[in-house]
Amino acid sequence: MAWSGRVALTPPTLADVAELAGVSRQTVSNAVNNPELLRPDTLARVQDAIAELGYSPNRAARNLRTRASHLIGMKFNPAQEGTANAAMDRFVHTLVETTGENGYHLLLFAGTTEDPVGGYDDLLRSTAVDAFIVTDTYLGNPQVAWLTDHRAPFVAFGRPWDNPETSHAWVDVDGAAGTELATDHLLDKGHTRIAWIGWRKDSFIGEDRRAGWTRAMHARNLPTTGLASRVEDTVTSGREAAAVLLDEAQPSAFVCASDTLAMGVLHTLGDRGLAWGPDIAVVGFDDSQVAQVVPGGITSVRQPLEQVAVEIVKALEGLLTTPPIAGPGVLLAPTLAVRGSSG
Amino acid sequence: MAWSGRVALTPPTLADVAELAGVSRQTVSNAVNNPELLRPDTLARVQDAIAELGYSPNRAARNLRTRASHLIGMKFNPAQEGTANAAMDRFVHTLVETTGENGYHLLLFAGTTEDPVGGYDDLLRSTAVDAFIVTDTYLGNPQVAWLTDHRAPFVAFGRPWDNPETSHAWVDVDGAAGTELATDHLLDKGHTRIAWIGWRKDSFIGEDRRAGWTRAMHARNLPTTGLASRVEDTVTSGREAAAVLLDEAQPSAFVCASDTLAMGVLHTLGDRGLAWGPDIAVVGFDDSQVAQVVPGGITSVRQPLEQVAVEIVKALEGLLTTPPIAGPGVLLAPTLAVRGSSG
DNA sequence: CTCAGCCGTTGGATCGATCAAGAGAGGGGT
DNA sequence: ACCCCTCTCTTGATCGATCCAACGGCTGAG
Repeated sequence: MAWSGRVALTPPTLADVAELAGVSRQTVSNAVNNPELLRPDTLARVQDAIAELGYSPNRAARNLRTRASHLIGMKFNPAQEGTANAAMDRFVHTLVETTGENGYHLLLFAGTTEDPVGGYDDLLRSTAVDAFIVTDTYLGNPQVAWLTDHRAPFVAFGRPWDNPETSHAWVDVDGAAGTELATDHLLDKGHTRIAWIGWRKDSFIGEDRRAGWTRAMHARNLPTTGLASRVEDTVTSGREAAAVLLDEAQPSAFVCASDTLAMGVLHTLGDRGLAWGPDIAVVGFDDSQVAQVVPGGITSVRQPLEQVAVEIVKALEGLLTTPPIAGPGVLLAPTLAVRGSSG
Repeated sequence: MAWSGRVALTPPTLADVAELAGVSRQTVSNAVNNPELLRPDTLARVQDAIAELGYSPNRAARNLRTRASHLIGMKFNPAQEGTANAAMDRFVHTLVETTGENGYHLLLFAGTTEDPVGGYDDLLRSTAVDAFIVTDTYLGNPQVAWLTDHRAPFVAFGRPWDNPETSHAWVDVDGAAGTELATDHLLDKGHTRIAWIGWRKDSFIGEDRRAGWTRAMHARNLPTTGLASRVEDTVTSGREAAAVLLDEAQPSAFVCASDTLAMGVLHTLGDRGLAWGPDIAVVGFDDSQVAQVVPGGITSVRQPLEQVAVEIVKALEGLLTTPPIAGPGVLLAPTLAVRGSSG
């Protein structure tokens, strides 16, 4: 910090430290990167000089020489307005913390809809980032294939649904295990007619979550036919689906693919003067802020996003060491946050 | 992109382009940075070569030479669990987009509680970022003073409450105008006993928002005494404050400093079998996802976060040009998102 | 006393772009 | 014909850290 008080605004360089400590540049470099190569007294002298000048290696110079930026690129996808899905926040926070602990920083960039790989291409070609984290691995997303083609190191949050043979690193949450947890919770409470409100059939994630519900129901020999609905992920869709199901199938509980849909169910219950919890149980997915603050609270499946972030950084570390260690995918188990909406 | 198909994984350099185009390195550099210096036919020839090789300037090398990283650092502060405040998401998204359009990228870093300026210090000393965006400008935050001391360019989201004489660039939202808008909206609906639930007195932001409520009330010669409460920003605090106010002051409407507090009011109304909207009106602040999806919806003051982001980037551009153009602060007006909770 | 062996240290070259200065061609004025 | 100026492009040096090969001093064996 000493230098900041000076008039000149140029930070000290390695050469400045070397001069002050009475050693050569390489010795200072070793003191920073390979301290074990120095005699203890020399090391101490250099470290004193570093502290006195407030020296910190110039990133650009280091990046240029080592051909690594120590930056991880991630496309920032905002949550949609009018939904309850703001999981990104919790995830990004842990990601920032974890990458920071490992000497990396997170670089955010935006994507345009007409050119989904544009941002990736620029950053890769200008060697601005060492690797990417890909978060939107929905069906038909060309990014994973593009990155693989261009030999860009990356870790995906999400399984390679469409092609299980692809060998890239990934971390995901077992959605089916989550909904199974939710359904079992309701079954244990005595419910037998448990309805499902999920997403359209072309969503792999949606079908995965739905599978957890059917698995739990069938494990207790309970029927699922007529009890399921597949809609868009909006509050109004959830509301309408709940109304139809209540009329036609008389369920006593709902398991939903998202908190947004669960919120829709609450709307319908409110319309009909039914209390969520005592009258009809509802479970959502994502443990969003909405689930946490709504009167009574919504029981919801909570993804271990902190753990996901840690695993992603671990996988990145593996990829960026030489030679790259490509571990298999990692599948993490969610938990259930129980609140008033399930009794 | 051509190079990516090759065996060697090294991207083409400026020298490669120069050789292919039959010109010198400097000419290629000019073609990229100062095209007007070249004869049209030479420019075209160089651009063809650039396209053929898929050349993109190496960031590290450019950064080293120009002493600029084209990165903007921002500490990522996650929303608290159990609150409704997830404004960060919308803000960050526009920020990423806007910085990207201006040739910058956003670098996120984490802060530790015991060393609030640690992250800033590292990035600044290693010349990893050109400037900072500071978002948590609450009272007693040492970052602004520290950055000023160290002559680090930065723009703050938030006014310099504690010291109006400081001359750094800032962008803020006129919170008082927002609550005044909210209060006027309720007054126009015929309410006269409008209560305020806000934050503790040491919060400048909270006092600012409160001032909008008093201003609107006094403008119509309505009393405010006994109608205000100052609590922590949690749902339970809002709930308790609403209960006390209902018992002691019989308000017909509430204006709250946050959606979290508004949500607390809804809890109390639910407890007492009162309908929000028809019986008691409620207005929140932030237009969070919670306000948007709760049954009926919560009327809420919406901060123009997209506009804030744009203004911040504009201010950054001014700071980073030579000589720095330090414009005055920018104060933006919020809007009111009207929903069921206010009628 | 000499020499191999080892450790810590040294100067020089390097990464890839930009800055600074200069060279060569062409044009107009005197 | 001469000079000077402008326009266009080229050459060498530079940013700051790291890699590389070699060098000096010390120890211990012969």
